[in-house]
Amino acid sequence: MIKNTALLASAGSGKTFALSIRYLALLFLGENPANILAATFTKKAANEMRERIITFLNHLEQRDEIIDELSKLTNLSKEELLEKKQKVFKKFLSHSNYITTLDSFFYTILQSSSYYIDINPNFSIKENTHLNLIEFFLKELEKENKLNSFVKLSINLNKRRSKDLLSLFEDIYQLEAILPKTNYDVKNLNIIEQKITQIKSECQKLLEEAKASQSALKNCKESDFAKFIEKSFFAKESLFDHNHFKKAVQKEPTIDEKFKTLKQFIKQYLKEKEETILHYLFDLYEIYKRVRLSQIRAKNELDFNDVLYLSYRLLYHFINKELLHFKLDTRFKHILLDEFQDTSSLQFLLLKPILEEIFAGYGQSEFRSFFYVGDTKQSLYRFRGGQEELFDFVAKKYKISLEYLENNYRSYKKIVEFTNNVFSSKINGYKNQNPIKDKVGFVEVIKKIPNEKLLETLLEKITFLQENEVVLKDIAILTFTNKDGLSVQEFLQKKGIKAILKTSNSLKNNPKIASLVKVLEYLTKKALNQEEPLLLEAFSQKTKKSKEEILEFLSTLEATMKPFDLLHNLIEKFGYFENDLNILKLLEFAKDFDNLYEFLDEFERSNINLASPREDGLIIMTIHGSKGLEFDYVLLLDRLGGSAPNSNMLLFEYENPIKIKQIFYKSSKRENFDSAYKRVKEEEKSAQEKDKLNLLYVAITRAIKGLIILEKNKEGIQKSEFEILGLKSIKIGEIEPSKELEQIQKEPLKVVISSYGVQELLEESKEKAYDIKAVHFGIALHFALEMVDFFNPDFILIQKLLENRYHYLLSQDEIQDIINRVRMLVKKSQFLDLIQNKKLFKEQSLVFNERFFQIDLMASDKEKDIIFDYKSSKEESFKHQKQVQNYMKLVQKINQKEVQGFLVYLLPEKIEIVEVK
DNA sequence: GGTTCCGATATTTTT
DNA sequence: TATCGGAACC
Repeated sequence: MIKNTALLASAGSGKTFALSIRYLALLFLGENPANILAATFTKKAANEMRERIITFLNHLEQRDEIIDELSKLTNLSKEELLEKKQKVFKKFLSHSNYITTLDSFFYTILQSSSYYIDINPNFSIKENTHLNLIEFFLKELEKENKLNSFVKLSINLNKRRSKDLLSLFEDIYQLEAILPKTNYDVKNLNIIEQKITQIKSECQKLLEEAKASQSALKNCKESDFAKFIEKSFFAKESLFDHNHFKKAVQKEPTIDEKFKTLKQFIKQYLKEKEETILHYLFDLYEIYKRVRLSQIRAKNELDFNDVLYLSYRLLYHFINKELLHFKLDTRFKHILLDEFQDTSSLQFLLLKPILEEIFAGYGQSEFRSFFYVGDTKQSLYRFRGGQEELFDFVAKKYKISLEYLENNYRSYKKIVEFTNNVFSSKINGYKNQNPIKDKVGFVEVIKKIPNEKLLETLLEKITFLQENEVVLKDIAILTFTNKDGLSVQEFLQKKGIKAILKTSNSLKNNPKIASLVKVLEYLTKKALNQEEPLLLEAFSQKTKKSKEEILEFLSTLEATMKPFDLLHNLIEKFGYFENDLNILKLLEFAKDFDNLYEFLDEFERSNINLASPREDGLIIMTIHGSKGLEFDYVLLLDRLGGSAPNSNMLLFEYENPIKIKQIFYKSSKRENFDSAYKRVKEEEKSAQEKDKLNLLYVAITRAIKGLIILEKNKEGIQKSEFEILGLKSIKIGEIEPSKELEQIQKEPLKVVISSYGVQELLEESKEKAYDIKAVHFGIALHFALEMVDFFNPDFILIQKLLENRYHYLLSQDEIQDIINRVRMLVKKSQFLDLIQNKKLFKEQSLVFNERFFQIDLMASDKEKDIIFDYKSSKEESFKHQKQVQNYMKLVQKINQKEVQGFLVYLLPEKIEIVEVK
């Protein structure tokens, strides 16, 4: 039976399986995929879910466990299920589905109705879109005569600069929906400041009279008001407990009374200061928001936070549920949510209207349901607003029953036992997992490794695994930071070990690239007569050339030259290329710019993925990145450096996960005076500790066959991340050798890097953000071609499918245009002859050397494969040819047959079919 | 010997 | 900004 369920699923307990089965069950009960929202956290997870649903359906006969589960949920017998299978499959494929990420779901919502809030639906998503906001913000302040407020706020913020102020606004921007609607007044702090100074000097006088100790006197002598408040003797409730004051207070007890009054006044002072700051902050925030919105409209660029913020405005102030349904052309009857522990308050609020409609109809005649899955032990995204508290809150609020998955289908015995041992006493409410696999597995913990030996020990362990016949591609190294990952990769490369770094860092954060771009930045500064030699430092180190030498060469270059040429010259001169694909990517990006300043600005805001190498090797990634993945052997490397402090300026007290009760302004040592503040601060701290444990839990549970933990011996600030676990040195179990690889000759693609004009190495589709309309058109055209039966086309059906899916993205004319082009294609005899009597594969996906390829159409028979690639225009036709050539090489390598390739140009007036040689 | 003070020393995670 | 280790102090 399908009922509303919150499923707590520990690592490796089959979460995705449960989610996919639930989805399938709904399909078998006759639900339309367009009425089911299944939202995951990453694109990868969404794809995986879609794939699973298809494979499960495809192999239903052979998979009894799936049939059993489906029977339980649907009350259908095996026979009934098998009988319905074809129908369900067809329905799933012919309707649009909402298996998607939360972010892209909100993106869709916003795009569908953005006109209501005066946003152009062609907006693009970028990073750092608000980099230059401070300039516009200050200008607006000047215009509004608010610079005064700005100065007052800046003075009150302890020693902070205006740059930090923007991040403060950003925090508020993200939380606006759940903040309390409090009015804050400006207080005259002078009055209370004077009062404090007065009591302070009275204390001082009394202490002198009582002949107090040197250090006691020193405390009251501090003349700097801010420093005085931070004095640590305020940590004491009473001065009778203070070593340095004891004697004096026993002699003169009124000192202690004064001390207590002083603390009360300071408490009030900090409170008033907080209120003053919050007053100015919210006053200016209104302007910040206005400027931010006008920038969004001017550039038509949004970042992730903007999408959430604007979606919220849209849903709560501009459109109602009915309109939303109309715009999305669906009414959700079922919601399935993945990784619910990482959902943020705002994300939840965005789902809430849809959810409440489900609950409004629940129990009535119409069939509706809500299902969410997650694991509060694996919540890692508090820093980004993730609220694991939502898990229980939502269950309670909507009276949803909790269920647990306790079996571990992933890891071998020793690993599951180790995880249970380590965490059962550390995480509240930890339930031991039962290992299902009966193989032994391997766990080793190495402790007290000196920092400088960490990488070497890592290498030893890799060698150790290799000696035990584990191949590199079965090993993953998990690190705490992207930077650590980079260090590991560089180290291993020097030692001749192939390592693939999966990093969330974009091109601009790659040290080698960044050092090169800094040289260009230097040129712009120089052109403005602001020489900043520091910008050359990194490049000088990387190239091992002196600054003088670099400067000498730079004098031959001008900031007015094209960015591409500048880069080209630098790379040539200093031999910087070294077959680095990332350099190619940079050049590729640079070649579209004529102006250096524009290039630097756009590059800073770019988010270009690093090139992924084609070879096999061990994988290096951060623990955050590894979430949801699994690896045969995991090497868990301690943090190479120290960890960063938490620098938030505000502290929030939650009434519940979707409502903030109170905002505190953080100031140093305030906990000495204010017990409410102290409590909230401690809660925050323990939440952070929990996050650290969660991170370790995620890391350790990634391992299938073996786990090796490398713990360092550093004390103090650079102490080991594993310290909270209190691990013991162990080495237990056994290592299972890697299976013989059924390797199809996995030779990397041979693409000659003759000079770096080569584009075939780079990603094929470089979508231009501003041409989003064309992108939608292209996608819809491909969809139509995927759906059409070439020999028996049903254009009414195609039109319906297109309208259903793309009506809010494309106009009626454009849909007609698409249908017209498809109509011309199915009449084209040249095309029909080519595919006649062949087996057709549409949208064939190939994964090769870590890269994903999608072939529009492949027609095969025994002798040969024919590849077709659809294009809607002839722009960049050279690039298209290269792309098809690549596909041909690939398919030839895999199928070992003759291959032909064609570009099919579906132009507005005619079809052109060009053979690619 | 225990407490308190203060300067040195680190510097993230991402859809 | 947070934390630690060692100096300074009673």
